[in-house]
Amino acid sequence: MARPREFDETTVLEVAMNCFWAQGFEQTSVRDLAERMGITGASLYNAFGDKRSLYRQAFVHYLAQTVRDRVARLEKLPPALAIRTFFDEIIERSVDDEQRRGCMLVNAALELAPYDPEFQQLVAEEMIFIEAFFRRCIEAGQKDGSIADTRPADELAKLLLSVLLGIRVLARTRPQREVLEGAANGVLALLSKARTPF
Amino acid sequence: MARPREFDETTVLEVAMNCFWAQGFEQTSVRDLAERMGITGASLYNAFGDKRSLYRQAFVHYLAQTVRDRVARLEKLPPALAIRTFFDEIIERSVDDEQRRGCMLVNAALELAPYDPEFQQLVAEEMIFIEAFFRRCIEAGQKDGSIADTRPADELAKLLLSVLLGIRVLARTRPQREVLEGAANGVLALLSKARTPF
DNA sequence: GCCGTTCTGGCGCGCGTGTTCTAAAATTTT
DNA sequence: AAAATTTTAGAACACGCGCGCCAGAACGGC
Repeated sequence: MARPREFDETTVLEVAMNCFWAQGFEQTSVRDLAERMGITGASLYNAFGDKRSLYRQAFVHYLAQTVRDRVARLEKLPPALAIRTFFDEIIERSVDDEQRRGCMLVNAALELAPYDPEFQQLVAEEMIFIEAFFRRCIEAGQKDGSIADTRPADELAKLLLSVLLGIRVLARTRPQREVLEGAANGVLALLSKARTPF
Repeated sequence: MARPREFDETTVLEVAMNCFWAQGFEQTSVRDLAERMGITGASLYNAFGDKRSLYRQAFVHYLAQTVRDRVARLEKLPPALAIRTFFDEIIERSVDDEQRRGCMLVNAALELAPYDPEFQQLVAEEMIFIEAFFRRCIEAGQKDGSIADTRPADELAKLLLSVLLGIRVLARTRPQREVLEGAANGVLALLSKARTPF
């Protein structure tokens, strides 16, 4: 057909993702984005549509690259270890997060979702996806005896999701490892049938 | 002296608080604020300083009116009941929150704190205050036998704080009572020594 | 080699923002 | 009553925003 793009769409989309992740939607201007992505405004609009559409694509890319990938990777582990590793990785990420960007899913849940139905849907779906992963782990753990079965699995899954989100919020102002690990160790110990840390 | 104010400062500060609470800092314009508060921009600047200063005053007012008041009120209850009631009230607030404003402390933690040291300090202090309240309840409950003592109190306090923050995030996109109560019931049941709901 | 299409660069529009200024109105003190 | 001081009202300023427009450059199909 005609003249091809001079940039790699995935590469620049990841740059945009990092901008939105670190600064949020409103605080990131289209001029900022274009400069950081190494393209001009017109190219940006040609390739990704308007600012909101670019954010959506960056957000979906983030979810695929972090949440979906992590769940797929941990799903193969024994259930109790999968949950333990999930929280360990999140804590590691949070402690190493010098820019204090936090979790883009949580950020979107608070900045965009309240007034944008499409993002509300996206965020809700992703949270349900994480909750379902926890539930599968808990059900399997209750079967193999590694997780206490004094409470129903779907209740405990909601609890784990809450603790996860809470840790992500906590990390924005108190990113000390002891704080985040305190919360994670607490719930994991209570979940453990053996009453010893996972 | 001279001409007195035509408006009550506390009243209009509460109006500003509700604006910031519902729409966040960036999404609320000074013109919006002035109109909703029933005063002009000049009066606003005279009485409260610039926009950021007004937000700070509204935020402090929020903390005093919600967090501090709740803790003082519940501190008199038996420890296990105090924790149970705390979560019940938060869930009630979240379910009734038709505007989806969430918790202003969490909102500030994500919107302002990451790049504003003063708000980071304010938010961190308040979270430590809530954590300390939980710790006092848990220590008392472990003494009177109503709360399991298999884990140290300060770890469980961090866990409760995380669940609280997580519920506040969850409620922004999934404000169904069953979801929020699932998380709360889960952690409270695990905390209970008797293995029955609080 | 040329045409049609697409991408590139940059300017500019219209608007909304936080903030400030000026002048008039109102109230206490002298 | 007059002076002094503070609050009002509203216009105005400078700036940054998302977005669109337009000329030219670069490429594929004939």
